[in-house]
Amino acid sequence: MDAALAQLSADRGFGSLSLREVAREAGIAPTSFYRHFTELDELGLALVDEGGVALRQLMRQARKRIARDGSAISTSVDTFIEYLENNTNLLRLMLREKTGVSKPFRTAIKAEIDHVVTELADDLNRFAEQQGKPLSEARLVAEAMVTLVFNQGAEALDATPKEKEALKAKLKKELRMILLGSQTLARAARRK
Amino acid sequence: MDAALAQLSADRGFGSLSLREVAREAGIAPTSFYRHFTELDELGLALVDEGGVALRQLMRQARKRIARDGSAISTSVDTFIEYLENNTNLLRLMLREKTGVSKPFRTAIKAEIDHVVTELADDLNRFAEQQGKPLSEARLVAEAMVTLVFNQGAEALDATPKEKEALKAKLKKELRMILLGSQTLARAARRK
DNA sequence: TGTACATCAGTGAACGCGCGTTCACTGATGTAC
DNA sequence: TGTACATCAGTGAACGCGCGTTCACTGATGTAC
Repeated sequence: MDAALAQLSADRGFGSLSLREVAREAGIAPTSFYRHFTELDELGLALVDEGGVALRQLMRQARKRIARDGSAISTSVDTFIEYLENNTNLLRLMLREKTGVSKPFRTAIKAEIDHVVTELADDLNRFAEQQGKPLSEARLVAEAMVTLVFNQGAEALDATPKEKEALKAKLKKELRMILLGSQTLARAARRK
Repeated sequence: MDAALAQLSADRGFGSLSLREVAREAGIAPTSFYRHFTELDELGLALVDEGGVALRQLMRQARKRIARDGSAISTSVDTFIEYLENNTNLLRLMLREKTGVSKPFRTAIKAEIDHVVTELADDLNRFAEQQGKPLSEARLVAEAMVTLVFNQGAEALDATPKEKEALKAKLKKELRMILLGSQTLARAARRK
């Protein structure tokens, strides 16, 4: 699995890996591969699982930091980008194969992201209650936020530090707009 | 080019096409391929160009309909989904290769999308002026909107009609939130 | 209008290559009695 | 503690296959004079 991960890059997708390449990188004979997985895709799905674990860690980490520092949006974006840096290839795989060629991959990754959306929606509701600023359609808000963070975040994978800062600032503003829009909608609904 | 396009699907990306397959589908000998393109990627980039043309048509169409029917957000989303249905494989290629393995592809597609963002930002500014509802950071708003429409729109490619309606409704709500958030920000800035 | 030549899309044979997969085998480690 | 056996990761040789690319050639269409 490490060998496969090590070969992923901006120019190398999982789909272009061959069993023989992975075995070579891992330092085993091609035939030995079959001792561990029945096919290459099985290894790939195991990597997606690992990616899911990373995402859940990321959310826990973010929650902890928010409890300490406040500033939920800013902290979350910073944490996400930091995770991107430490798990580059794992998240690269997730981001790429989300729209990839293999149905099992797409399904598995969608499930992981869906889980993130659900957790985020819960968090948003909790914050909204704490602050007395109700939200309209929290789940939808969460979905939009996750879509933006994942897709624009993807660009941070190969960005310079300067570009990364610009990207973070942009993302934060976008998320604030969504949050504000949802709050405004909720207020308008309550008023009538 | 038609032969290549015809072979794309949810389970077939451009990367998995072989020159021989494309030639076979086109009804010519593999060697004849070289009469038209020096390599497969060159054909792919020609397809991306075609996709760009489709996007510009789409925007013109949407503008025309908005002038007639009003309701900019709703009309735009409907028009996008309609285009998705009529140019399925072309847009599939764009959506997939945007995060794909080949740098030239990514660059070319990003340029096309950037162009869409720029046009949308202009439109947003024009509308804002017409309605006397100023916007904060129109370009950023446009970027967020395009990201959402493209990425969530991608799911419409293989959705049932019912799912498509749900998707459109969701997208429209999300875009309204962003617009509302930006307007609220602009009002707040003006007030102080 | 005729002639000579250039251009151009298309062809089949042939090449070397990396691939996934099968097979029968090896030797180390773990387990039962 | 010793012995017999099972499990398990790893091996090299061999296979057939589809691939991209080269080559020299063909015949139709376009162009110059």
